[in-house]
Amino acid sequence: MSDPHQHKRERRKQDRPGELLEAALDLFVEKGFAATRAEEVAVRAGVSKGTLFLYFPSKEELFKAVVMENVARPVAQGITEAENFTGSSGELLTWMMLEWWRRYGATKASGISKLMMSEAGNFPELAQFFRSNVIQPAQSLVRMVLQRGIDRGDFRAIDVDNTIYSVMAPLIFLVMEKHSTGACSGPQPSINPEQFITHHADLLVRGMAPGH
Amino acid sequence: MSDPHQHKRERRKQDRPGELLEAALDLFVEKGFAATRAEEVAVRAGVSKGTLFLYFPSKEELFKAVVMENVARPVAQGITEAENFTGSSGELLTWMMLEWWRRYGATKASGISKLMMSEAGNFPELAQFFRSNVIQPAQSLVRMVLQRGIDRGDFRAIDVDNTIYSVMAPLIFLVMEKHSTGACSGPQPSINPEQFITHHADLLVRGMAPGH
Amino acid sequence: MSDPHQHKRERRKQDRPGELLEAALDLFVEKGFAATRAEEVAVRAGVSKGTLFLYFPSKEELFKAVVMENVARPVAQGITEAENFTGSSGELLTWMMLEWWRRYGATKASGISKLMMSEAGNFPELAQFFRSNVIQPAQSLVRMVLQRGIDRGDFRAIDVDNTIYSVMAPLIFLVMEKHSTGACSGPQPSINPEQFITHHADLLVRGMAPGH
Amino acid sequence: MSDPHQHKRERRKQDRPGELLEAALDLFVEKGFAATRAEEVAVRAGVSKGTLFLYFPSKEELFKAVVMENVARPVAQGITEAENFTGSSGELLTWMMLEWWRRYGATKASGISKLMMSEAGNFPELAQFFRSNVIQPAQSLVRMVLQRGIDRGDFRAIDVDNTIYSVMAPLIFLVMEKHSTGACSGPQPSINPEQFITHHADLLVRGMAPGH
DNA sequence: CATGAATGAGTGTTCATTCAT
DNA sequence: CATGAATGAACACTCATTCAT
Repeated sequence: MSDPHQHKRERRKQDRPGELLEAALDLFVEKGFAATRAEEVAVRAGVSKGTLFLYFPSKEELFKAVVMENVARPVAQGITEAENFTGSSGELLTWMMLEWWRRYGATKASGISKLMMSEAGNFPELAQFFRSNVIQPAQSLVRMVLQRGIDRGDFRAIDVDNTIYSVMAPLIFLVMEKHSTGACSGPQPSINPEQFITHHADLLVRGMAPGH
Repeated sequence: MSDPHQHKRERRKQDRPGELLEAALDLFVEKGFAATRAEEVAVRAGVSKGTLFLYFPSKEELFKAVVMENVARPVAQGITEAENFTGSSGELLTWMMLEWWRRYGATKASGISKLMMSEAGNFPELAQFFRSNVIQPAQSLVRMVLQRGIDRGDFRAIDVDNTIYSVMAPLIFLVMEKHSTGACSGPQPSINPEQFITHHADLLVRGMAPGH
Repeated sequence: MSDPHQHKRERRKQDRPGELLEAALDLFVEKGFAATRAEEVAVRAGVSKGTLFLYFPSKEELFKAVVMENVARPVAQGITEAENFTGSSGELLTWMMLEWWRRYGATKASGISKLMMSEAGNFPELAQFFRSNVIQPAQSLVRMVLQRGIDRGDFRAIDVDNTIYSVMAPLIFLVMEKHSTGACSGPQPSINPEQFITHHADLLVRGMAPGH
Repeated sequence: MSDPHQHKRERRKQDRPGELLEAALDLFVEKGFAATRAEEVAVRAGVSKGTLFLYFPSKEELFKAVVMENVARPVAQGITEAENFTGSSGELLTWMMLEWWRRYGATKASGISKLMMSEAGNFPELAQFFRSNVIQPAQSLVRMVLQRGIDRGDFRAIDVDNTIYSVMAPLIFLVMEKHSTGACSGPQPSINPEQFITHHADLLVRGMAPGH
């Protein structure tokens, strides 16, 4: 790190875990845990099968590392942006849901969430970690926005705890859809995610409107 | 049927499919489709591996039978009941969502839905089967209820297609919650599903209310 | 047997072994020993799987019985006919080869010979039996015809022992062809057996012609 | 090759395919294609089951490789040698038939041909492969020789297509004899293959002689 | 005698993991 | 450190054989 004269080879060595994690992320998201072969990960990372097991003692540990590495990242950003928002709470809610989809749901990274839900049963520690570091912060963010709406008089005094799920459920649903049945391109009319989010947010905002 | 003196062999034969289906449901829900071994199903049903294949020609067909028995059946039932409902469409919608949860979502069988979302990518034929026999009928049912609301003047002329997902997403969400992260019993305050459904239905019905 | 009043049921019982052997012959010829399933034989014979094992203690014993039953039959006939033949020995040879093909080679029964050659390694006793009861009598017949030709001056004093094989080999070849690769209907130009036999016999007769 | 210090691992790796092919040839010939278990081949070659599939993607491909190595190769060789032959066509035919027997028919490898005739019906793809890579080239070779004889005036203008079978049938017959009924060593007077071939070739050449 | 439900050993193939080089 | 050859447990499915009825 502090020596600028280190060999290129050595620099590569330090990057190995990162390259492996990246390759593993791609493949786990694309094919699931069981269907991803260890050798495939190694090949995509440009190393041999043996090397993979040099850095990660087993496929399970590799999976855990992938989730740990990718799961915490995109949480905090949304919070500060929401705090600086200066419009109606309905607009904020709609904007937030759409942005979440654009920045996260629509990207490869959302595959991690799908992965977590799919494999939670087999990796309870991960599930716990995911809950603490992703789900609960996200819930806090939504709670903040709903409370802002109530405080500003944009919303009725709705049941905040349950409404949080009314906000999050469709987003989770879209992610699952995108990464599971939605993947099977068939002739069925697929959802248009942004349109659906807009529609759902509108329904919620109307449903939370004060004055009834 | 009317002969109490039927042979023990025959009595068992008639029971086999049911016993196998039950064992298969348990194991598929517990471990997923791919990770459930055919022999394990047989053993849990108290028979040998060969016997399983005497009644179901393949693991995939066994799974389909489990789906038909446990998932498609409740949907079909819901349809006839919805057709005979005589109240406001808001009441119907709420009742339907709650009933779906009580009869299906809250039961072991809902694990099949979770499983399908997790493994759909790796078993396209099963995914297609599930889509045809479960998802599409369910969507039709919801569409019917929403259209009824519009026709009766209970609802605005809302965008039916997207609203279908606003109705289904929270139910899917509850199922995922129950079978993945929610399965890790921690000290976290869990959702109360019936309360949430009631709340969400109320939000939707208000959001769809005519006259605005 | 001596009681004409026996029940139809009982008469059937006595026929069972024969019916099973017939069904087994068909299937063994059609699909080979390994690929023929015991149940299929039973079904074709109109009985249950269990019944088959009541009459034959194993699939191997069934096979042996099939061969024993069918193998000895069509040998003796040719001999008497050859003895009464009143033409040139070349005509006799050609006629005999063609008749053998028409009466035996072209029929289902020739499948037995193919079967024997294919499975001889697994059933040495059968192979020995086949050799004694089929091959050697047939060789004697051919020897007789060749000797007649030499005695009458129709043929040179050829090496009879080896010429026997020159006569039989193409017939065996046709049987193998018919029951193995020939079975795979492809676009390849197949042999016309009678034409080939006529041609081969002509070559042999010319090759054995005296006076060179 | 030129480096005597290559690793033991690598040296073994290069030898693996050959060792496996040899083991496979032995077992296929001894027990047939279907009855030979993949693991048995591996064990006889001194490796584990998994290793076999490292070198050959399936049992069928292993078999095809055995065919190419042991059966197709001699045929190809014969073609070039026949092209360079400078004697009468009768001598060429006799020489070719004898050489075929010495180099192939008399060896273990000829068991492959016997095996193919026995199992062709159950493995159509293998049969097709054998037909394309062995039978048709062999027929072409014989056709070439016969045509050469006609062109040079060594033979009459015989029916080439049928004569091909007159040439090949006794060779096939010898192979079947060697690997089936002939395998059961009994006191019976066996054929002397080379003597028979010489005799048969002589008969054919005489039968094809021009001028009658 | 006859049935057919039940059995379980057997087989080709995959893949996470190890370890000699 | 890195490699990749080798391993062997695992798994869905088949079918000859048994035996309770």
